[in-house]
Amino acid sequence: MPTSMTIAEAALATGLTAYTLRYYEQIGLIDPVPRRGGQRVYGETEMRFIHFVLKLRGTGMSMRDIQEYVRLRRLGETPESIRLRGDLLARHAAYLREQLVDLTDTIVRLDEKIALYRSIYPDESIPDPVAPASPAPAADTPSHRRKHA
Amino acid sequence: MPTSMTIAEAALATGLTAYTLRYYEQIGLIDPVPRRGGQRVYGETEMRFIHFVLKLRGTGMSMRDIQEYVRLRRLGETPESIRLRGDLLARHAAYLREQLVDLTDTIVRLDEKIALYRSIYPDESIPDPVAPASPAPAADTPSHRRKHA
DNA sequence: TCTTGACCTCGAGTGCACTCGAAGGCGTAC
DNA sequence: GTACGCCTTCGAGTGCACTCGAGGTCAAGA
Repeated sequence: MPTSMTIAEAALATGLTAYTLRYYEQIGLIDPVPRRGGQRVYGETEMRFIHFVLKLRGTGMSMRDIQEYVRLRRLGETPESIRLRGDLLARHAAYLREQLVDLTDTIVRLDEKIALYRSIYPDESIPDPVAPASPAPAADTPSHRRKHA
Repeated sequence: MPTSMTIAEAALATGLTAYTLRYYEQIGLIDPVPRRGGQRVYGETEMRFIHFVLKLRGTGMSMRDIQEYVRLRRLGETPESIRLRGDLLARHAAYLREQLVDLTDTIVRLDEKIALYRSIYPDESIPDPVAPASPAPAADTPSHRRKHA
């Protein structure tokens, strides 16, 4: 893991594509990445921030709000910027606490339904999250989505 | 809250639009709703199921998987259908347990960052989730999204 | 020097999840 | 009976978040 990556390496490290990394930079979801000879160089600082942004996005913060957060960060450590960034994150944290409740409730309901199904035909079923030691991970574990309510 | 609703009432009750309710029916995200005189009548059964579907969608299950779940349900209580439904829900529940961990971690990191910001300029800030008794809820609490990672 | 490969920008294309408008049907109120 | 309001279907339009291709640049290796 070099401390300084090309866009292809950064893509690999984030799970995004190079296309998407450029796109995120273009729309201001991440800051402009420093160049050397015209090419983007992703350092530790950049990678750390990208991962943070992905954590925000992955937990349902809107692109709009992330853009705003990045914009505020670029303004530097002024009282205004700091305060607004805090507010943005605080609102997201509040949203996540709601999500937490909703998720927990949903898990309970699902488990009930699953138990009901299993009680009707208690045959073999999905092998439960016990690693089946299969070398081929090509199964179709179902897709999930990124957006929240 | 009548036990039998028009599409407009159902929309109100779910927070969706009538457009979206028809769209969901069209793409098989919900079963065809019984009609009377050509018009959809939403009974308790329908409403309960729609709310369940919204819970799945709201916690990040893909439209594709929900469609599959609904399709299986229409097949009736055959062993195959029951088993597959159980698997689908079990996989979603497993996904939610992962989400739970991710969310919790994100909340911790956000709280740290927020505390840092507050420590720099500990002025007034967002009034924390204490209802401000304002009669105008027209403020711009920031948007959140539905998709998960 | 010349080739190769990974990178660059720009603009256009894609798929999804809605969102809406047009044209028409049905049932109650006057 | 006709006006009204809410419903119907169908097809087209919208906005977002990518996704890709074309044409060009740059540095390293044969």
